[in-house]
Amino acid sequence: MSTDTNATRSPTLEMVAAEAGVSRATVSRVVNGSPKVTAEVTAVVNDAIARLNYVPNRVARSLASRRTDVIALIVPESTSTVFADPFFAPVVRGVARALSDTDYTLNLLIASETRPQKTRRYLLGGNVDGALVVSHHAEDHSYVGLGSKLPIVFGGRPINPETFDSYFVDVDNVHSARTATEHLLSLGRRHVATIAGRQDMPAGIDRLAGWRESVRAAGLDASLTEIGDFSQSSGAEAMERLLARGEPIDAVFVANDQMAAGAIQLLQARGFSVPGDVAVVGYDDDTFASTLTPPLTTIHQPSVDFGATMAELLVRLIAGEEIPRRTLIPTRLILRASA
Amino acid sequence: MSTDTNATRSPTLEMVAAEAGVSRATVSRVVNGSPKVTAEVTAVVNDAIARLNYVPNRVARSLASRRTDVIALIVPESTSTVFADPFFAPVVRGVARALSDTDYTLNLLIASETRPQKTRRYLLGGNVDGALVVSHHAEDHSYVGLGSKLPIVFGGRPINPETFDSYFVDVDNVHSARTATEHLLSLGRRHVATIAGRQDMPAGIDRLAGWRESVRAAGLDASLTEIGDFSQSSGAEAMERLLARGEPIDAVFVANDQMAAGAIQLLQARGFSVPGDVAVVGYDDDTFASTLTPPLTTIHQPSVDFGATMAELLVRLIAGEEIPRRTLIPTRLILRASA
DNA sequence: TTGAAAGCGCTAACAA
DNA sequence: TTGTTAGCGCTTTCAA
Repeated sequence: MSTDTNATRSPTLEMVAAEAGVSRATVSRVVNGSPKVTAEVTAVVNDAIARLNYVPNRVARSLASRRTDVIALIVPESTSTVFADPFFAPVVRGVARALSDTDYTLNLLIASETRPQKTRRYLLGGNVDGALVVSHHAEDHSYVGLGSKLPIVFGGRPINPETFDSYFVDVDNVHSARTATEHLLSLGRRHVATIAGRQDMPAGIDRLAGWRESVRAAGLDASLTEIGDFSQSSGAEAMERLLARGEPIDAVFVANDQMAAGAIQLLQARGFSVPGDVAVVGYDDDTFASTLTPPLTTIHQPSVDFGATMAELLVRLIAGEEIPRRTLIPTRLILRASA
Repeated sequence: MSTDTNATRSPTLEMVAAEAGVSRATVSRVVNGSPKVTAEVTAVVNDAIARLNYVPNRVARSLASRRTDVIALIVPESTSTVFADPFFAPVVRGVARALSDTDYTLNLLIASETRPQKTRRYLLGGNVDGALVVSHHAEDHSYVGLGSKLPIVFGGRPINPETFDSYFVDVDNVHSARTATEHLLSLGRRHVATIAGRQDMPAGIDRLAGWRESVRAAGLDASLTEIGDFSQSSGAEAMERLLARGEPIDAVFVANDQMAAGAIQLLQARGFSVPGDVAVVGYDDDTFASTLTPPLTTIHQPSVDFGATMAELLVRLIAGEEIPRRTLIPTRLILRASA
């Protein structure tokens, strides 16, 4: 019927057994590299396998063994649209790299947001041994809760409290923001403002919190804050509002590079020199960061490591090991000319 | 053992049958939407399913039905590194979109090039109903031949003759190059050169062929050709060699935008105006094409359609329909200022 | 319309 | 070390 188009039915383990003159169990052992099979028998079986061009049926194997050797990496469709997202590709690369040393096969699932049940059923239907969920979104309602049915490691801190008992890997946004702010302070700046990101996303919240901690710890004014939406234009607008306050400002920590670019443009348009009058530190180390004028000092996130860490943790989780609920990936400050 | 960490065993179809007081066959029919089940029975079963929170085990279903409802999209690891590749993301999006209307689940497989057997066995092991293979590479040795065992649609013309009896979707490079060249001709240019791409890749070969056809058809000199490697610097170098020939040149068709950017830079550095002295048409419509000076006239490839077409064809192939071995996706010329 | 029963191809006790 | 024998959870004839 549906597969008319295609070739002859694949040889089964049973056929190999017949060809080799042994039992199916023995063939299974050879295929799975069991140590307790004579060298001769192994050779005979391997011969038969080669002759028949046998490839084990993984579906049958899964059903019997209750393992699949497959790990799913789930990307919400909206994220995949933002595929060009500079954060995403390296994460996938990290996952793929970490998994290539194991027997797991990687499955990148583009989760249709219009038909979430499809993905849910796929995950719960025994197709995978575990899942990795990455997203920038604040919450992923669809996957929250699945953690109790399937080993799952989330990438990015879920804002949703329900998810707090799940495993996640995240960049240490608070600490990174402190690093950035403290760098500004170490430059002797005493009027350090911040342009924060959306306050419904962990990245927005945490980076603001980090800035606040540092500024307060230095005994300075922690009211110089404006909120943007991570877009370049919102960065310019926030900078404008900051300036409009009429208070002195000699440094700004901006929650992402896009907004930092906007802020710098506005500062320069208003006649301020960067970093002369106002020093600026961004966040993300986007590809364009080094080409800005002046080149942007910013926080770099090791995205490949991020992906690799997620994968390693999941493998351990599947193996039944204890892993920390929360793993923070360190970042580093990239010093360029803007601060 | 390995899944100690995780929750209770999922309910089986058998448990649903018991709960609903019917046979397993009936439950199976309800789950699969068979028309010949009474409305009452259907209701009772659905109730039981809801109560038990039952999700069918797809592995078991696959084993019994010999279908998986999964389609794999295979990306060689090297391509995934080039994830940022502007061609790739939209193709994936197109595939995902086309599949979201169907019952198929998409599986993006990052194929480890160091362990090709892993992917091969996965595909042949009954995990998927069909596969899509995309790559820029000239040949994909690993998948050639699999087409006889599994429905496969390739993206991009395989250069390898073995693959000629497989199904593939490609951009009509020859025709696109003709369109570009004829545009130059229609502008009244009579000394139309070309900077071709690598001649070990279909895109390089076919775009050169298209240019040649058009130039010859117009009865003009088809010797004004230099080869680059698709990089910007190679474009500049090729342009320089073209100029060094000392023959008149008033237009150039360049096999991709990167090289076109290089060629334009060189032309301007040598005092030629573009398009005044030399008109230039590129290929790819890269994001930067519109920001060049002058904005680049180029060929746009509809990558989303490309992916969607691949997916639709595969679905039909799996369904046993006849599909063309070769499907060409049309492109369009984007007129900007360089020609 | 519903049920009984026989597998799908493999793994994993348990015996031998 | 090897073979025997139950299943894994579901679909699918075939009968009823």
